[in-house]
Amino acid sequence: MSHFGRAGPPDITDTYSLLVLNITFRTTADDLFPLFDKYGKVVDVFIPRDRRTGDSRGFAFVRYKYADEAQKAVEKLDGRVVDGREMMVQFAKYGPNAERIHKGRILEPVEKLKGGSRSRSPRPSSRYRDEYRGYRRRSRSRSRDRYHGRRYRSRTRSRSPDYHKKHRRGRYDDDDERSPSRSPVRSTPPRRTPSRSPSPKPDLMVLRSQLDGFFNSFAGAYC
DNA sequence: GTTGAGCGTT
Repeated sequence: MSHFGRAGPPDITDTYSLLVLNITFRTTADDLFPLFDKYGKVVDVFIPRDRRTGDSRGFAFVRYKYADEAQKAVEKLDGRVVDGREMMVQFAKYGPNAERIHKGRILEPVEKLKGGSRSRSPRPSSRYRDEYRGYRRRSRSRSRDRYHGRRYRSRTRSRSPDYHKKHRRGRYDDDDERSPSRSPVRSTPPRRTPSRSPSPKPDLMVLRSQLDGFFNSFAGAYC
């Protein structure tokens, strides 16, 4: 988030985006803004965060108003040590909606491809698929997965394998982990075999126990 | 509380 607006991105037209990599997970936009503002007019500083935890994902976007200032910031701040880490500053190659970007500047927003058409853009589907897959791939850091895997393993040692299925976090927390091929609406309920009832009836259980007792006495008499 | 290649929010 930035100081310039809490309701999403501000004016992204005619701005030059820098991608700032390798920053600390504790580094905030407040830390970055004075650094970058020294070299020009900074329009926005944005640090993508994890949707669930709200933690920083370890990189940032800094938008400049003018290209030469952005270029200067790249030269001056690339490799600068901030909070003990060397951050990498470079021009962004993709826009907020995966637009192609040249020198950090959005070339052609997708909406401009069709002149004022109210209908949907003819080809966001494949782009969205790639974007989704990309997001899945970098949704979490690998080592973080490893960490959670270790925790899960230590807990599953004393639990049954389907413990997580019953104790999974409820509703939307695993949004980014479900399959993209899943239909949003479930028109038909999952088919269930009608011949098998999920739990035996009480009298059947009594009958079964009686049968077991009979079998045991029978077996005990002959063995 | 942990992490470390990469491209983005109401």
